Amino acid sequence: MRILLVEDEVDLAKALISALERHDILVDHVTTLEMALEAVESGVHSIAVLDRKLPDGDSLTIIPRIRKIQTGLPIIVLSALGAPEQRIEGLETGADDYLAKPFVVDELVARIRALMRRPAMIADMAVTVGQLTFNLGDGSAMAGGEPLTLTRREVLALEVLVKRAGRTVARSVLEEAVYGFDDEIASNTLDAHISRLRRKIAPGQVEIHSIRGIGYLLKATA
Amino acid sequence: MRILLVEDEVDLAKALISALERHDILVDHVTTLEMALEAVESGVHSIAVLDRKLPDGDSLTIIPRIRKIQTGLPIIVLSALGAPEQRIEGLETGADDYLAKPFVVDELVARIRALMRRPAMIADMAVTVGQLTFNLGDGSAMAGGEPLTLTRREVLALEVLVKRAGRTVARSVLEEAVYGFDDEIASNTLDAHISRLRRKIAPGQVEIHSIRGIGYLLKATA
DNA sequence: TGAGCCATATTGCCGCAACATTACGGAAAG
DNA sequence: CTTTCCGTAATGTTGCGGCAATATGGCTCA
Repeated sequence: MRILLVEDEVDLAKALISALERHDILVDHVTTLEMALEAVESGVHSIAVLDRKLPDGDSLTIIPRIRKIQTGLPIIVLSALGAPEQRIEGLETGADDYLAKPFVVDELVARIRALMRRPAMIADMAVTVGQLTFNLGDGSAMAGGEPLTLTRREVLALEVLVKRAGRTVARSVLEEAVYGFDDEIASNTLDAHISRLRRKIAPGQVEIHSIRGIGYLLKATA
Repeated sequence: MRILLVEDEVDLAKALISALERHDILVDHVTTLEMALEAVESGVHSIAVLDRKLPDGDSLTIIPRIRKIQTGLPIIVLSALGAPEQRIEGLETGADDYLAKPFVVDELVARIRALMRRPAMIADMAVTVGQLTFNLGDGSAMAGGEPLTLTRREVLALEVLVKRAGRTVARSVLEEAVYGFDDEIASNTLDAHISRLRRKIAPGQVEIHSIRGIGYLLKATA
């Protein structure tokens, strides 16, 4: 589970991050709307948590743009404006939940959990490419009818590749998906993961091509 | 036996909790409708006891939503409004029992017991995985024809694993199931319980696999 | 066309964190 | 007082995943 936190108050952000990580939720933290849009582009987050008031504007204004980039991304808005009218305004703009400050950190965790469970309850959405099926709900995968045993990093990488199957995924995007934004990565660790992934999914009619100088591309073999 | 109590009057809640726990009933206590819905999502409760009047509304309004999340969950509504008309209104909305305040605590215990005994859909249903049979009604279990002697915590953990047999159960979900929502848990207590559970159910054709970094998975051996 | 370079592939190694198991002791129940 | 349960910690075990050494293959430029 990987979420995007958009919050300009440093202290609050730190508190949230430590609380969320204690619940095994990976957090990427940015402080402006602009950075938020870039982060959403990467397509690696399961939920976005937006502070409403940010240095470069009201976060409600970018919700439609976020939706355009990634349809169905659950969005939670945090705000000092807790009056019911504003609450409704937030929800109508497309947020999935609206949390008024001050709030108890554990409540945010609970809401995130609730939103995470939601899609799983409606339908376990799965994406199939060739003989490879990837379940976005729980990160499980099957190839040729056989379930695959994937490690955590492998799941993160495959998730992104599958979501953009048929299109090239930049190496930097994959690195961001598998590691945090912050974590610097030395050596060719990503290559190693791709290599292992290839071996595991190879039996199917799916291949991970490398696009020299750019990144990787997952597609069904012709 | 694990129930959800939704009650905003602290004193009454405390009294109920101590009475229920004396009867070996584990209680999770929340104070608002919103929190109640989140708690129901976890799917670990056998009965919900709702105070009708709560800070964020009339609890009757969320009964349909509870039913949508967990069909067949028995619901008892507590209320100061004891007139017959309102009583009927409560039952029509989907509550299974309607208790007027003031009431004797023992009566609530008796009603809970009654609802558990009820030949209800879920209450007496048993789930079998491999050679392991788990009775959701009373928490008893058998393996290979022999009844198992499980402790309270073991029952709570196994119940969740059995309900989601074949799918990975996050460590955090298990912790919520075995302990309360509030209780923080240090050290590796959950691991210890899993270990003891494994030993007890091992004779069967069922295994509890650990999914590194995620949680546990119960499934029949191939 | 061939040499050389650089991006990517593959594989083994090994540290370390997650998990397993067991023993112990306190606490509560009977 | 005895027994059972369960939280804790000590110790053992496993396997993920980062790193690097080596191999391979494609691109460029003479």
